[in-house]
Amino acid sequence: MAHDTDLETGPPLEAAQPGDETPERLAEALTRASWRLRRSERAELAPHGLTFAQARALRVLVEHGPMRMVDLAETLEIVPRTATARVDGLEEAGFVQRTPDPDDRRSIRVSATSDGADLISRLAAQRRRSAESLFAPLGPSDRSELLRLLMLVTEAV
Amino acid sequence: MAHDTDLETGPPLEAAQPGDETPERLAEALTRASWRLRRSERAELAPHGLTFAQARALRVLVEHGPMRMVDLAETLEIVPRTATARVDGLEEAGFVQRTPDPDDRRSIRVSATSDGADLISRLAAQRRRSAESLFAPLGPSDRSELLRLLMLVTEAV
DNA sequence: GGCTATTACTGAGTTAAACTCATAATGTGC
DNA sequence: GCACATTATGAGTTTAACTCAGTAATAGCC
Repeated sequence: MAHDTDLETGPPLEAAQPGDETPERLAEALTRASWRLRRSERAELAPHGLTFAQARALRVLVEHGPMRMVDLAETLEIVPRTATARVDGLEEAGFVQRTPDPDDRRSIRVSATSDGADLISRLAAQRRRSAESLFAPLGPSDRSELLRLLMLVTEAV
Repeated sequence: MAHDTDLETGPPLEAAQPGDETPERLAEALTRASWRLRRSERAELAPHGLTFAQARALRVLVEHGPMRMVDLAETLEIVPRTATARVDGLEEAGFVQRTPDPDDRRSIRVSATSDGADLISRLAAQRRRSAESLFAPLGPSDRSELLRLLMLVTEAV
């Protein structure tokens, strides 16, 4: 592409010069890293009948215990309707169950079944490997540094 | 104060507790941060008729100059078929154009039109703000550190 | 020169995963 | 006890990835 002759759109624009473009580059790098992770996890989860998003929800339920739909949605940062759909799939597969909330009859408490909890713990090692593979270029101190920074970014709502 | 009351084993080792779960937590934090970014960018792009994925492709084309479809796909880490669909949308909106590759008549070169380049440059400030807002909790040195780490992660293919 | 393999792109169809809007049941405050 | 808020969900749309099969152009081989 060094000598793309004659196209009317001309040569590539120079890199944006005036300010520090770190935020933009951060955005791109973040997107790229996340996309790779999602891809590899998806491939690993598929044989077990879980999608990436379902696995994430199930993990939350296993770690957190029974939750109302609206709280699950908030934890996952999705709208409640999306959480309903996600739980539908998990329930159909037998990994979670809905039970009426005794305190509020509008609510439903979702909880992982023992099947669901078992699956999550069986998948833990695989998930570890998947993450390890992505973060392989980083040593231990770089990893904790990255975690610290990402936590800073995501904690601050 | 009592002398030599502390046990010889000293303080706990910092980073590596028995099951160091850093990779898993990294995975979750990465997913969460990326999701937030995507959300806010999507909201900002929508009024301009661009989706998140389209904007990313157009940005690559503006910065890189004309590309073959297959190279665009590789840069975006998607399969060629997906790139075709993405370029279809951008072409229909007039932001990119397809021209025959003079060197290889099997190929098509995709390039941003001046409209496309203009749009990207007009959106740059907005995109900057969007990223700034996500990374607001980080100071300058933390930002460059995060960028360094993410680049390490994504460079290593 | 003609057969075959490779390369590049696209059509058709599927899936995942988000979204909005509307609605029914329930809870809460005045 | 009536008006309004909350909770979950039905119905439908959009984004964005994927696979498989097919077509056109080119390259390689004999």
